[in-house]
Amino acid sequence: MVKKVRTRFAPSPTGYMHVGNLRSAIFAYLVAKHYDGDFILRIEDTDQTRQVEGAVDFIYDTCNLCGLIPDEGPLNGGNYGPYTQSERLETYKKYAEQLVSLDKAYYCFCSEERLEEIRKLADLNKVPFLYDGHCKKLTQEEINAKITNGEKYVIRQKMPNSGVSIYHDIVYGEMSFENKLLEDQILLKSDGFPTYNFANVVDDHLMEISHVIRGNEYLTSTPKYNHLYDAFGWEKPVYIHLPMVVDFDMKKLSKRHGAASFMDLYESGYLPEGVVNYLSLLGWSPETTDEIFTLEELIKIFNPTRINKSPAVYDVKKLNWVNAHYIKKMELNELIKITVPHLKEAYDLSDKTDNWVNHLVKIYQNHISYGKEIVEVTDLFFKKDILLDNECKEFMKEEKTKEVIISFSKHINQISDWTIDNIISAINSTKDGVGVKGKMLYMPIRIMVSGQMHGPELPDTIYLLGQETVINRLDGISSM
RNA sequence: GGUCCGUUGGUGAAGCGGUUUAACACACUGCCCUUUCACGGCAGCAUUCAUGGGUUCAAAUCCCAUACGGAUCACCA
Repeated sequence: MVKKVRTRFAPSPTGYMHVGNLRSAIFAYLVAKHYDGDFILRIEDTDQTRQVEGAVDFIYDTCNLCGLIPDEGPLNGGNYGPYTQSERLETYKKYAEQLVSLDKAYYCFCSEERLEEIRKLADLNKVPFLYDGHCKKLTQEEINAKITNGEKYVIRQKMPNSGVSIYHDIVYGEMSFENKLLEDQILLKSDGFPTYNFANVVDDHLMEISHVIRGNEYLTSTPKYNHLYDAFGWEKPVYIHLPMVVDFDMKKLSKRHGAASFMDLYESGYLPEGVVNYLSLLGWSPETTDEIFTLEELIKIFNPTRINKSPAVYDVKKLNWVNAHYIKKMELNELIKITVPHLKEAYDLSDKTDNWVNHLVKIYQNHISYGKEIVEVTDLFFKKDILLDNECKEFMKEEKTKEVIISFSKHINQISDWTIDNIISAINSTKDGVGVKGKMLYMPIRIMVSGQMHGPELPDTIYLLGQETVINRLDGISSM
């Protein structure tokens, strides 16, 4: 019988979801579902100094929005709970002590000050700092005495100091490390909490995680985890280390570089499908040349052996392109939901009807790549005066452009019933009157009315601008 | 500093020993469509895969150095 595939996403509850983290979640989800397995959500809150209120809900919200529904987790339960590490303290303590009785770990009473000293010494000699195993030599009596004395202690794992550790990673292949570089790592902190290093291994084993999917910053610490598995005699999981997500300057993605948080993207009117689709392409590529996928399609085609080793650059332009695909396919009323709030925030819409606003959104559907972008792109509808840039001014030097405007202005003035049809008629009358058509007809009007050479459908634009504004803007021709 | 990982065009990224005069996409340029704009379609855009050696009949693909970039060395995760 084949073991069931179980993967996990194990974030710290910081109340902030970086796209790099989300990408790990997506890959973990895809691996699980591709093999018809389970996707588990586990909260790694072993650092008490970094607790954030409501962070668990936040993580669930993000997963739900993206369609990464956990089969098990702190809110929806499961047979391997609890799924929050701070609720599993007894378990870690038990296993840490078991390791001590197995002589694979030991109590360490070294003070911060002593550690600081050897650290300084190591620095001075320019050698890497490694704990010196000072407390390994303590006798049982000494240990008992210190404990009854109430001295604070941690539990450290005994690491081999010779030989080589080798493991296989799906992405990076054969990895080998010298054991003498491994430190006697701390398993249980003096506050009774486990370290990530320990909790992670214990939980992955207890929760029967078959595939560990995480960032490649863990590549070098994986041998330590393997020694833990060996010490307990546990079966090791399959490792899939993901290439780092970096910025254009090859630096690790940071908040500052904008748009690195999923919620920021979401609030800016990016669609979760679009973001998930784009993120799935960060460090992974399908066998075909397609780039647009639904989650279901991704589940079908996702193959972890096609994950790349080199860092994946987070490219907002490409994200925009992917997201624009989804924007174009949206139902208008859905698009309205993610654009109008931004319009309301940026502009005074009190004198506009719902029809007007909806119409505006509609003509920009093919022009924006995320919801909030509608604000910058529609400012010509809300500002009083428009300024022509050099390209526009150059165009207006062409023959007959002024004639077109003067004629068009006249026809616009004569419209008594402001409809798109009548606006089209005015354009056609201008065409006949001046004797120009195509670009030489439309472009001068577009420029004078919108201040741009690019924009949505012209009759609609004029209609939404309103007769008075259009007449005023066309009048600007007299001063040119 | 030790250890580990990476390096293909303006950008992302396929390719993993011969079918490659290096896919595809973003961006850019040109054409077509559209009486304009956008969408869409088509075409152009690396004689070359960080550099230097080596292995081979054959290398972007394997090996070794060098350079550059990054990660990691915590009672953080």
